[in-house]
Amino acid sequence: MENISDFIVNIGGTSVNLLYGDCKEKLKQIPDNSIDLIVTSPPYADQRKNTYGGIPVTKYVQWFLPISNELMRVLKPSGTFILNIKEKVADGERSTYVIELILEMRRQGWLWTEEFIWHKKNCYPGKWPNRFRDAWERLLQFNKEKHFNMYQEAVMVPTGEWAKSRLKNLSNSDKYRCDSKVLSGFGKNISNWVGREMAYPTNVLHFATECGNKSHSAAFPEYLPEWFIKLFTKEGDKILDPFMGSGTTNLTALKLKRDSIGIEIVPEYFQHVKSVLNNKVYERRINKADHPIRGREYSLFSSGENQ
Amino acid sequence: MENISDFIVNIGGTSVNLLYGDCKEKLKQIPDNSIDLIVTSPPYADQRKNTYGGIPVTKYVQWFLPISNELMRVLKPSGTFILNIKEKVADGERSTYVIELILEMRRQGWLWTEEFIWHKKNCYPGKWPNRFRDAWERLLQFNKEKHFNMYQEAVMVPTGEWAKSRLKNLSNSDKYRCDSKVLSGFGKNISNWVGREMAYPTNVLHFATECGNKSHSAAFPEYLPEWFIKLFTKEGDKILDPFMGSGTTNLTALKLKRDSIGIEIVPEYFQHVKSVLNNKVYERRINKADHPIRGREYSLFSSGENQ
DNA sequence: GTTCCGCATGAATCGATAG
DNA sequence: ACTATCGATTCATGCGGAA
Repeated sequence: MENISDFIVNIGGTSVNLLYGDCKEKLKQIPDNSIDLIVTSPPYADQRKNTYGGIPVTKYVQWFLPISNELMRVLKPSGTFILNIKEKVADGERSTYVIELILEMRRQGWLWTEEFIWHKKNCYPGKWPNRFRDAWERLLQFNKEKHFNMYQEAVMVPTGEWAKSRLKNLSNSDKYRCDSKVLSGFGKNISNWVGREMAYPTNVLHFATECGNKSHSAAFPEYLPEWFIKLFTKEGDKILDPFMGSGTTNLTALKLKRDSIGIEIVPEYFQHVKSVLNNKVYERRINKADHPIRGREYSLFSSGENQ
Repeated sequence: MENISDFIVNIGGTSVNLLYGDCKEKLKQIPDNSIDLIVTSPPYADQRKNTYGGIPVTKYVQWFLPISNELMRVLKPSGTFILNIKEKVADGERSTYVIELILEMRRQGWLWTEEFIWHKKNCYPGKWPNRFRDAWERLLQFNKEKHFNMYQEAVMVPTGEWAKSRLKNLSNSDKYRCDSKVLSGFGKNISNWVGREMAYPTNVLHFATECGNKSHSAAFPEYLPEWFIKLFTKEGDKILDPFMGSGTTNLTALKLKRDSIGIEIVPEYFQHVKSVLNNKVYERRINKADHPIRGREYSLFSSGENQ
């Protein structure tokens, strides 16, 4: 894969720009203060050794700090940086590199404004004598300024009362106690709930990981970037994922009509996202040329799809 | 309240020992390696100024470290320390004293073995322009040794499969998706589920806060210490809460037949717990002397109540 | 079209075994 | 002693195929 080159495509007025290489270097191509939202999930320490190098716990902070420094440069003052990360447990103890990273990033100038909890519905199974299954990850929010863009209405969820009554009607038994008043990230069929009472979510998100999905299983479920993209950007804004992976963030940005940049160092991942995007262009051309009447089938490009 | 003195009571073979004063001093009365479990929720920084003096954010770590040092001394090598703590948000940013405390306690010799997430079902309402409601708190687990006592079977919960099939049977619709398969800390009526398939919980706990409960609103719901007491101790073990407050930990320990020690510096809190305990003794005496047949009414002391 | 059952598959962790 | 690899453990999910 010696001749891989950067790639840009425009689909329905929305651009996706793929940069191939080490994000620490490639970030230099991005202008200052040009990004509205960074959503990323870097390789965790000692994970993904086969694809990424597998950054050891002891080197993680010093490996990440130059990258976060560049991220600060490219982010707009009104922008937000969402970092999905999780410390590993080794030898019976939690490693501390994540909380050390938070402290160092603060010294770097970042404001640590929030810590969302991603409560994973389907966490990895297993049994050990000294611990239970790990069912959550950190979603750290960093900002450059105290005032940043936030569109809370975009992620409202149906209120518990209505959901509760629906459950009661169906079950005619109150012994089963559904465990949430406000279900953060209620799911795909949000349109079903339109017109009902809505409430703001909390800082605990409740998504499943996508496992055994398609050919490639992204550890980063689509719901996750979608939620943050809706919350922190509007149409036409620019989103960056410096550890693109299978491109979930960028494809979600495209779906939601936000321009995006993705950086990836692993050639297989890079080429895969590129081919997915090329397929979309191809489908769109076929669609326009031969079957104009079938336009709606490709819901990705139909207006109003966001709702 | 000048003449408040320490207090010990034995109810049904279980002792509760209340120590009045600053826990940093009072802890010295407790022998080395004598405690099986410490569960506590210390005053958070800048909170409860009226009662505790309000430790400022900048002094919090240095205030807590001498206490945690004493706690390490009194804890058995097989014991566990559960610390319920929450950083405050000040001026739009999360304080870092909690994660700094974790790092310092590790230097002190503690093992940071786990971070449970307490997902509060009904968190404090409100709306802010730059953040959502805070619906979780940290429950940090520290240990002295890598091998510690843990009784996982005591906190098992019904499996998702069973809950799922039950829900499906009742609802004949799969559009409504309840958001958890294994509900950590499913609630009081755990006995309803006995005989079904059970699974081990995760490290995300899912309790409601007790709202509108008694005269005083304890921020610490009973479920929380109960879950950890069942998980980390057996009957007859000794439990310590160095910041007793309204005594939830100690009263729960009594209910579960674990000896306990509670330390409290605020006279009103101390006297309140003392009077609650005295009432229990009184009720028990009345019960035994005059109404032996009504014994079961005072379920706290009836054997088999734990189940 | 539904609903139900069976199956593979995970950002996992520990303990034992091998260099 | 210290690292590297491997097997055992475990359960929610979404898929395919069958009634």
